[in-house]
Amino acid sequence: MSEALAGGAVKEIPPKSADLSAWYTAVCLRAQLVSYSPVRGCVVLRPYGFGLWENLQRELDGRFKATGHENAYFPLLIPESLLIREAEHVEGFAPEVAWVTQGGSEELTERLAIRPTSEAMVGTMYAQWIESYRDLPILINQWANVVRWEKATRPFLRTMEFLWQEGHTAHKSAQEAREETLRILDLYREFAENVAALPVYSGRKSASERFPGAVETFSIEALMPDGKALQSGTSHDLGQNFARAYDIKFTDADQAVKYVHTTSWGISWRMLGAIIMAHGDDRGLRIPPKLAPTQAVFVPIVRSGDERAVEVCNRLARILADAGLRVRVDARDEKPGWKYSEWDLRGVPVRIEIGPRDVDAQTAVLARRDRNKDESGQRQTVAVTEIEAALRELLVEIQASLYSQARSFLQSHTIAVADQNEFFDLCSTRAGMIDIAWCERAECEAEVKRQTMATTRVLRELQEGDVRCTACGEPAKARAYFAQSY
RNA sequence: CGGGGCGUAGCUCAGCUUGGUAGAGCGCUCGCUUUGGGAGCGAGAGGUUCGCAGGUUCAAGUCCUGUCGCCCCGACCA
Repeated sequence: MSEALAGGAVKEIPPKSADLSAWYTAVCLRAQLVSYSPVRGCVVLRPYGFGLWENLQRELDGRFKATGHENAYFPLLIPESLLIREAEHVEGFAPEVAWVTQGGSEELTERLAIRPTSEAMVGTMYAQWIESYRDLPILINQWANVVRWEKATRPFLRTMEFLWQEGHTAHKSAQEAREETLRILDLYREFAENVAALPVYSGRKSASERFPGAVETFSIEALMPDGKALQSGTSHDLGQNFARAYDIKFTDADQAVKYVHTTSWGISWRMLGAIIMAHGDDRGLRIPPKLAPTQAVFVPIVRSGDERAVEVCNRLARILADAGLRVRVDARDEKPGWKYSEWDLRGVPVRIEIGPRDVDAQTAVLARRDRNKDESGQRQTVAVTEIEAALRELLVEIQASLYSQARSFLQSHTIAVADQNEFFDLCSTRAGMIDIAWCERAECEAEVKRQTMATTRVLRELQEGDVRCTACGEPAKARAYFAQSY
């Protein structure tokens, strides 16, 4: 045990490098983000996990509002007759839809789908609300839960019921709808980088990766430590497909009656899974300060007969909380070292230690979670009068350092290749984001997947000198990142 | 939906091979000593009896059959 402590390891979780999957599950449970529930595939989001989600919500919601969107709420249950109107859409979701067939003791005449997503419901309502071009655009977001029947589930990454936001907009032109789709894609990218500290690739999805019913799907993709990509946000240009299916028409300024162009876009709590996996280390979570439910935890060090530190911590915590920082005091009757390990595991960015020596000297010790014990700069002593400034500076530094570590990983695991054998080899071994010139043919993508498990993540413009597809030799049409994915 | 694993104390598990009436560590409660990287000693509680249902047997946690649930790895999806 003392060896484990000397190495800074936390005994409750396995080393991240040894078994990412076991580490991930253990951290989600031990950090008290979630608990498994009596329902297969459904987790309980515990207060600490919900706090993380609330911070994500706050950041995203502010960005939606700033770009003119409003929140609304639509029903959880969707009549089958509505859901089946868009053929491709219903076909795509059919295997994952849960149905309500009975109310009380009576069989329903029409079964009700528990929403797997709300295009059908929103589209139906938009058809009622929209008459004129003056009603457009309509820009609505919904924070909601959805259910998709899944066979293999994991906390955050794939659960049967999950929390997300789904934006649904309607526009008078294809151009406007496309602009909206890309505006949100960029909003997601900016959020991922600046708030979640996750560098991502954003871009267009291939036809086979497209949302059922969409004209074009775009996504942001993060890279996990095991070399698998994680789709962390999607934005869909739905064209007029849903407008036709749900009869969403308007009279334009030229007096012609036209179908609207719609978009939809979403980020789910899966993003939390990406944050957990990308930033965590052998000691547990490392939560980016902007999302951390607790940004700094005070650990008072008391000796028998000298409990002054508790008072000092409480006083300082009140001052910091009044200044808008998210802090807490851990005055439980446990050893300080025990608390250090626990808050390391739970990923609190900064720990503030105050003991008798600090009380006498009017100082506090600030320890940063992004550096290891024994690493220079992990701890610093500051005067209590400087504590707010020092903490703010540290939080900014930690946010930046987590991003920079993740960016280094993404960059060093993004590999541009032009050789076919090398390409297949890198895909099979989960080397990261494999960047090639690609033909955009579905058959080619299917063959790569069959041989290597990897698929395209996002596409972008061809570069100078790209002539042939690296995977199959046919004429190249785009650059593509290939990777195995979650 | 295929492959594998596991269901015994709050948690991690031992006990099963060779049936004989339930254990360890951690955690929890109380007390004292401690407290700057997961403390020590002492006392105590905790299983409606081993996921559930049958079966074999004088006797089943242990053997047999079935069943349910969970976890992991793959096929499909955010």
